[in-house]
Amino acid sequence: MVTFFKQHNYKEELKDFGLKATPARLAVVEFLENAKKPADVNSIMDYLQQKRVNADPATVFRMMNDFVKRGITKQIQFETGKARYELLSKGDHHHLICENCGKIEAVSDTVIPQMEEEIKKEHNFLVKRHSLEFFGLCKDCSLKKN
Amino acid sequence: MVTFFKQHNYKEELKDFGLKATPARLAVVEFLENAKKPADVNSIMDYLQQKRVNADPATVFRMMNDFVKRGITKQIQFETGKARYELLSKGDHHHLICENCGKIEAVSDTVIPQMEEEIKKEHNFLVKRHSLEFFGLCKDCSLKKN
DNA sequence: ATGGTTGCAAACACTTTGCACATGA
DNA sequence: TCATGTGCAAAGTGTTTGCAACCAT
Repeated sequence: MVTFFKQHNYKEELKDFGLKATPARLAVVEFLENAKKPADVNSIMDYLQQKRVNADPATVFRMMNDFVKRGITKQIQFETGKARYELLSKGDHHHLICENCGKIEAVSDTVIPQMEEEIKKEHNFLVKRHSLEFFGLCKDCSLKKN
Repeated sequence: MVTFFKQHNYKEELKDFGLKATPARLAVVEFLENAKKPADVNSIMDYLQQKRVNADPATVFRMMNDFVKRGITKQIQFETGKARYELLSKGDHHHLICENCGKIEAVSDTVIPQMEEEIKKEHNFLVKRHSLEFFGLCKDCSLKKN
């Protein structure tokens, strides 16, 4: 299995997906690669601006839809009414979202695969993807709250 | 522990939550009680119309925010940009969402509580709520797709 | 050269908000 | 009666789309 977007030859990797290596796409992939948490379009726009790569929100939305369709990124929702994106190459893990300070940690996936097995057996339902997020209070905030 | 909205004395139960029993609220609670899957505001509006209970979308949105805040319902997201609501009294379970026909099944929660224990131990993160949904192909659709 | 990509503006869908009026307890 | 709830209209946010111009290959 190939791990994409790990060797920083983004240009080649985009081409492997049949995508032209435009400045905006290169910058977005780089941003996602270094992002510590799933990014929304707003944060992507900010990064592009900071990098002096100009791109329209419409372009970014189109790009992200494209990336999701091609399996470059996955879409995640923490809050309602806003999509976040994460590189699929970052592997399968879930998020701990602190409702107080907004910090996001990752937890590795331990039990979901076997749960999906059970679902196949008991429901004849073929799971293709899942979403699992935990909301609550991070270490620091749960101390403060007492 | 009390199970709310199970004995169909919605009026009393709303009052227990400190809410006035208005026609719209009574109808919405009744709808959610009988709903087989988490309802979006659109489907609620349809039901109200059919029941000849007139209510503005703004009212329903306000109502649902209120219900969530008071722990009557929880908010769920399947698709982006649209919230769905389910009575909390329906218990903890997750959903199997067929990406082909849209059918939604429920699966009981088996492993998440212990996962939350581990998270507390290993990350010092206090989980207050979680979201877990599975997307894929239901029995019928996975047969058709072959 | 040409098809994939983009910017722009407009349109959409969902949701929230302010305010005056209405209604349940 | 009076706080709570509601309708209406307007505004806010995130996202999509049509189309002409543009640019990577």
